[in-house]
Amino acid sequence: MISTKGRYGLRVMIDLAQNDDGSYIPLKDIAERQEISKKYLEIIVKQMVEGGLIKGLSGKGGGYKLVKKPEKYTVGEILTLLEGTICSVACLADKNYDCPRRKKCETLPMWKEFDGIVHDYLYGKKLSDLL
Amino acid sequence: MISTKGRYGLRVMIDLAQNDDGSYIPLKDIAERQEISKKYLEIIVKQMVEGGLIKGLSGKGGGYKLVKKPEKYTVGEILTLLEGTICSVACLADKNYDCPRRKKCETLPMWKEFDGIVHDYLYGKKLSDLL
DNA sequence: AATAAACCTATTGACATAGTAGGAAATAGG
DNA sequence: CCTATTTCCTACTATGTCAATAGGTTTATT
Repeated sequence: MISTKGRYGLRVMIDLAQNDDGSYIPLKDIAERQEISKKYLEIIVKQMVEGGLIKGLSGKGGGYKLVKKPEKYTVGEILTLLEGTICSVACLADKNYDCPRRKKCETLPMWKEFDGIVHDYLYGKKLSDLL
Repeated sequence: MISTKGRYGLRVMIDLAQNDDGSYIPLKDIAERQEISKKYLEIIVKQMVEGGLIKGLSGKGGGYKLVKKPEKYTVGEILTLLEGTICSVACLADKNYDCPRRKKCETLPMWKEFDGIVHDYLYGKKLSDLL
């Protein structure tokens, strides 16, 4: 299940794209438009800056803006950054985890296929598709 | 993310299908074969009995068995019973929840489409496909 | 009667989620 | 330089879910 972090973060990205006029957009405005607690958004937005998704500018006239054009972002990359993983099953989430039942597990192939479908959808969807 | 409940439950169903000889299969055997704590499986299996997925028989010679043929079960119905919902997004999980931003939400159509893809896959997959 | 199984209630430790609180640092305009 | 505005940073917290564990009661077979 995608948590509020991922969902709110995606909405911030859309808001930034829709209100982009070249200048920085203050979080206060985004929080009001999106009806989300500004304080909570701070945490989310911080992660997005650290992940290189957006950039921030402090001080008066500051705010946030996208670093790429909306068509260059995929929903998948945004959600992955905020959720840690968008993997549907624990045994696939950690790449380094070596399940002892890996070879005889009857469900693993299905989970892999399912995971592939989920990834294909989310990485195929662009931010610009949501505007 | 599908939890152990759903994943273990699915493996119990597969185990029951694979070892079905008409008689009841004790949970002890399933737990050993699947390398899962029997005590934990009790909780999961109880839900599956209550949900009508399998039936149990107490006493010596007792155990559990499927109530339908493996091709009559879908992975989706098994996971939905154990996970409560397999919905990918909170705002769609509760059918009665009426989001105030429903009409203007830019992400809702995408989540609906995504949810549809997930459902189609999981309800299209049959227990017999995993044997 | 003995045995083996399901069935039932309760508890627990660890972690994640969804925030809140309060302030420090940076930047622009006057 | 001063003030207002904004990001940036650390910490805290309530609530709930997950993944079990524990110990006993009931039911059915041999």
